[in-house]
Amino acid sequence: MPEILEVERYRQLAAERAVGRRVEAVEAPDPWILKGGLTPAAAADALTGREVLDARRRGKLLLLDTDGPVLGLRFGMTGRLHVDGRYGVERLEYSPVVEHERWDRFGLVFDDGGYLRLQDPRRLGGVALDPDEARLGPDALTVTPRQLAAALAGSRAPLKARLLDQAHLAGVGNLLADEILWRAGLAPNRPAGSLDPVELRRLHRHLRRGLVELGERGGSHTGDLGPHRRPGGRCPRDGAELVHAVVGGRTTWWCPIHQH
DNA sequence: CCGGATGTTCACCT
DNA sequence: GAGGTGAACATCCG
Repeated sequence: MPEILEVERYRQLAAERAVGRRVEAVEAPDPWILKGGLTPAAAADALTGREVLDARRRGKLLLLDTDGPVLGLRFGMTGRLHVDGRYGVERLEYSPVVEHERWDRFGLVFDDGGYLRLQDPRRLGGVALDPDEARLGPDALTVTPRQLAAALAGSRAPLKARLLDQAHLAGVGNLLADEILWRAGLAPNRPAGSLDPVELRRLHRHLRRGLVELGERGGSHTGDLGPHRRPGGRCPRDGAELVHAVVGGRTTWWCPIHQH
């Protein structure tokens, strides 16, 4: 599933191959994927003839700047970006391996004959024009200690729920949240606002380091905890049997010994 | 064959 | 307003 690390790979692909190219046509065979009242005709009107100027990202939202509107792409659980047959991520967890054209939900055709497409089997992704970027919190890859402290301050929600709340911190998904909390030795059901300065600092360090490390390994599914998130799984650090519960609406696994 | 899992967003409820 | 719950999506797995 695309979390922040996968979307960053998509951004890099778009920056390398889409920026500088001009849109000749818009493919929108699936109106469901268009959000914010956007229609296939309106999308075509707004984007045809436009040049892609930059590829940005905030959390899991990919933003393509043009000399017209900003094109916002969300990938849900199973969305992938492909440009001229190249994929930002080759293999996606929980997504079918076999590819079908019918999963191409949206695309830009460039005037040189190439294309950029959003492929999304489960249709959990979305396409919008000029998405409201201000609704997202600071990006998890670049968040400062001060920003992280502000994101958690005063909240009585479970720590993990707050980390997953894109309005307060943009980019962390379920698997990354479990991995980071495991690394930081913090229990997912701690009230978010209850962390002391030492714990906040530790969480920030593991968030930043963990994202970089998993990015280098290849993505969100390469965490150390991942293989043990199953019944009977044991903590790879101290061997204790992991416990699980629904926290923040998501299946959550953690170590009862070293996460407090 | 069917229920549950899978991640995210959004509408709705307390 | 904050936080929790369930629906929606399509596919896979046990």
